[in-house]
Amino acid sequence: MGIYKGYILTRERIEVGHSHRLRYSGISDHGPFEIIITNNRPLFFIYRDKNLPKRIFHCERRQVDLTAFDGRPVDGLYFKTQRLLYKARRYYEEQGIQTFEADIHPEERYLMERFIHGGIEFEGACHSREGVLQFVDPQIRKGDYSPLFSVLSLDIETGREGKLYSIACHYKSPTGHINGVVLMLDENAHQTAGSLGSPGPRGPADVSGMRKGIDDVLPGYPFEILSQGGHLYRMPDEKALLKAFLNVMDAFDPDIIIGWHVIGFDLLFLERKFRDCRVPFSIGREHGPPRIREVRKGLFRADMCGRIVIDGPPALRAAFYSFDNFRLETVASELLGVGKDIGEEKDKVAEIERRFREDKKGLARYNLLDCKLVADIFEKTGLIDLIYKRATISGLSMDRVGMSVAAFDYFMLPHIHRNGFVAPNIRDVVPGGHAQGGWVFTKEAGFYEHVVVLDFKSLYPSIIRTFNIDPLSRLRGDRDPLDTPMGIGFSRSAHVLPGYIKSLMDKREQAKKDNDPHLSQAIKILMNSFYGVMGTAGCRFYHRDLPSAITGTGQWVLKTTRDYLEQDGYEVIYGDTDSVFICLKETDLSDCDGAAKKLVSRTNRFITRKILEEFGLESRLEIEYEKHFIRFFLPALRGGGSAAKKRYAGMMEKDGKKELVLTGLEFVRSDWTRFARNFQYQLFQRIFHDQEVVAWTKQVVSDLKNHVHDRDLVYRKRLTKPLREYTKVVPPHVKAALLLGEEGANLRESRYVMTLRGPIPVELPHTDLDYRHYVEKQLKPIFDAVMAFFDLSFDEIVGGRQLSLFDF
DNA sequence: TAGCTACGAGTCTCCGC
DNA sequence: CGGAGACTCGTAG
Repeated sequence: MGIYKGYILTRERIEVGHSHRLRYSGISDHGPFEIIITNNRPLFFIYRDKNLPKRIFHCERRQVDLTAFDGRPVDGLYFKTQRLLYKARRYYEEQGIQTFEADIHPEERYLMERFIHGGIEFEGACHSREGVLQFVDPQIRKGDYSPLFSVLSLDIETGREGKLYSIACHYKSPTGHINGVVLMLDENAHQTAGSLGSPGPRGPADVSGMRKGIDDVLPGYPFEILSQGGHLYRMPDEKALLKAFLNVMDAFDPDIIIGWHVIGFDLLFLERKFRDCRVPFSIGREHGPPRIREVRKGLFRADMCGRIVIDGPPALRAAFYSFDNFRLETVASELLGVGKDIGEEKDKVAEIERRFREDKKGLARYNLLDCKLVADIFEKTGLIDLIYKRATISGLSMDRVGMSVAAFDYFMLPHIHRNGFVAPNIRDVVPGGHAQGGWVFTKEAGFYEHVVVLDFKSLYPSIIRTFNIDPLSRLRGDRDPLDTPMGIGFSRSAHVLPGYIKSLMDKREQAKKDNDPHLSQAIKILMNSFYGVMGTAGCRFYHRDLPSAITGTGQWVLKTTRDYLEQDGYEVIYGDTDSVFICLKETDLSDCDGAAKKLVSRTNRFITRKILEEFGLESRLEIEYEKHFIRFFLPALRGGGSAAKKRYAGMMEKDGKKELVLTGLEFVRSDWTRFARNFQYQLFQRIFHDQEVVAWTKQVVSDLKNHVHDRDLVYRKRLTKPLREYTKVVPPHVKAALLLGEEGANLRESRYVMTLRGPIPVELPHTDLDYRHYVEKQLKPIFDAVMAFFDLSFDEIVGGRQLSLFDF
């Protein structure tokens, strides 16, 4: 007995026959736990004035003090099981009877209504089963608990005809103890320790609640020690291998499983292999199987009791990491500066086959190294901490942190209930028309000096706070009404999101002070998702006025700011959504930073006064001094005429060093060749440093023709759909991919060069590179975009096609 | 088990000449 | 052959 503190890893509902249970599984200060809730009943709502047909699915219809968004009162319908709820929902749908919140999962609702974000305190009778503490209907409330996770990095090697060669596990205990295990198929191995039994009971937790390090995961079974560390166990057949794997899982008992395409490949393969070998795939904490499915094309999820599975590539993407590609070797070499044992240059499949035949220890080393690379990548990037912080901030479980709509529900539903409303089902949301977005403006294209950039800090969240924009405030727009600049009405007093954003902003400030970048990032991601979520019909709280009020106010703020600065005598040459680019005045140049800072405080004072005077509201907007470009360039549109938007170049000084910033231009575009991107970077470097350009450009053209840049002439472009679906037009990257036949069919990206025969995939011979193409299509446009402002044209300086100064 | 809009550029295809 | 418009992709915020 006593009070336990813990963290919920997984949430499930268990339905057997007529029984409905919720199960929360996680880790506590006394080891792994499992909480079963038996007194929960799934529910949804219907209009009170609705008479139900005589078919009855629910066990109770109860009057509640809530209304739908239209103000009509509703009743709660309670069900014995979720299965009956689904039946009722489907039946009522056929009958045209509207339901509310029928798509909220009870295991989520139970937690969100208690404001539980993973961390809990609980007390009640418990008994221990196989090392897991079990509680039935304990007292449970939100709590603070900082879990330490045990992490297992998993990787398998497979051979021809779907054979499982080996399984490698790199395990890190909560205290940092590391184990490595490789289970290898070896038909010559003797199973000297006798057949492995079913997984035994877990060892008892030690006094501190930390599970012990494991030195020998298969007791009594012979192993070899690998040179890099780790144990190699040889198994005589696949079935023995799989059983051994269950023993390993049981011994390590990881909280989190990580890997590289670990769900879509490794777990899926294992699932099939376990089935074929007639061994239960019982890797969950309760010895049940995982549920694996493809939620979107190429995006997989694996759910099991008590363990979270996190796949490396999507987790990195979600944390805004970007790489050339997401192959393990690429990411590892970029982040860790190391490569794989079997490099890219070798035929990977053949080498694995060879090692399996001739060098099983070598294969084991390779297998375990991949696990370690993945573990090191997670370690280095702090991915697990970031995901954990995102989970605790949003309330979602760690494998759902990217789901913005779900995160919004998690906050909003309990609050909207406490304010008297029930929400619609997502499928009942009616899409609105097209909404406007941010405002972008430019002035003259060309070169400038001493341009300072000011931008509004978290503009949209600040607008939500200032003008009380949220679903509740819209519904209660008649209570202490206010109007946004665009005339959309909200309430001064009835709102919940602004307060939430304030608390998030305060937490973020504290996180920055505490040197907790992951928490800070987690909060930023969540805050920035609110606008997008309220603007999609995929969210039950969607209403077209919500995003419109936010972006409309954003446009008003930016225009008002620009007008103020211009009245102050400044030239504002560019702006995008939340930023203004200002040319400093002659008199500012003796102290640019000082002038910018004064500008910032004047502008902030002005905006604050304006919002108070016009709307009677306290402004939460804050403009900041972002940077100072010593020299700056706005390109013209390619077609000529005015300046382009979302494209600029500038030179700024940072810690005494000059730094080139290129935004939106070819340099940052992955679909331009490296050759062109290098050229553009150096061109701006030269321009901003007043260096020679013409002779250098001629040299580049000459070098190009002399094969100096041959390796940098590859185009890369994504294939966003299957090749045969490019029916309307066939762009070059598709043409190239089509030349690969079967091989090209599964490509997600096309890499090709331009030859005299047209686009050719890099995989095929391409000695006839079309240099004229690269000059005309990659060099010339980049050169002209800048040099036109010096009255130079590319054709003049290199002679052009007709004069053929350079003979192609 | 769906965050958003704004924007530019290149290439292809069609259409009229 | 040239222009218009559709299509496709990648990017800024």
